[in-house]
Amino acid sequence: MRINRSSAMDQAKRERIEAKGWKVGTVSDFLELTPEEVILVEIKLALSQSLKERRQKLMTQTELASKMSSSQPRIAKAENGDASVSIELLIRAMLATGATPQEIGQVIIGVG
Amino acid sequence: MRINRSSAMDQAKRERIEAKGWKVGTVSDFLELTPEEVILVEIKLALSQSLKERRQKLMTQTELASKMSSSQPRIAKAENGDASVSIELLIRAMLATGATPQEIGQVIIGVG
DNA sequence: CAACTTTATATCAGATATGATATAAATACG
DNA sequence: CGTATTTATATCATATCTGATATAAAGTTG
Repeated sequence: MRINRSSAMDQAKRERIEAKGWKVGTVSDFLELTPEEVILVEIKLALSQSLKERRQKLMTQTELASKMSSSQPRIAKAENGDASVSIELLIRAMLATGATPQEIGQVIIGVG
Repeated sequence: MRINRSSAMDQAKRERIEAKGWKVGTVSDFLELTPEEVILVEIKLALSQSLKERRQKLMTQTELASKMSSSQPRIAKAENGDASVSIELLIRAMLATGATPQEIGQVIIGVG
């Protein structure tokens, strides 16, 4: 996938990525992210979204937090794609909702 | 997949997992890991191994480290499944070798 | 074998992610 | 409406992960 500043699709993607503090350094310009960094952020956002959908069907943020000895605010951040949340936590949360490696792998594949 | 202490497969898996400092707390007993924790470790080990295979075909640890502004020792740890390496770094390294989300997702699916 | 390249191990100061807590905002619902 | 539940935001001390450095060990090649 090529990064093209002017296309409508990339415009939307850029807005999604920049929404929650996803900036590199001080300047918030899409082109300051390498392609690899963009993919990494997209993976995080995809996991976030999938987590939110799964969790909402099953339990509250507080319940999930206690299942994985985390805190409700951290789950909120995870579901909102906050930049301070690691992939590790996202995957731990997915697993705590009962997600299998298959499902997690599919989410990542869906980024491509 | 069920965890069964006495089966030969789990014996082998346990040894793989415990090899590089993967212990919970002070006691190194397989059963102190929750099923979710086991899966998480397995995901890390699978990424480690895949990274090592990909990297070896393409470049040295030093080259990969410089590509992703990391260090050779950290790449060594990543490839050896050291417990101090985050999934985040493993995925960043995979991407730096040119891996796509498809390939990364497949590795995780392979854990199931 | 020796010189060279590559990988592994040890240490550490700084950066980043963490759970906890307080509380505000939003949502559900009687 | 008001009240209870759920989710979001802010702050913070601590734990974990990080790249850097030094150096040892292993592997390669002449």
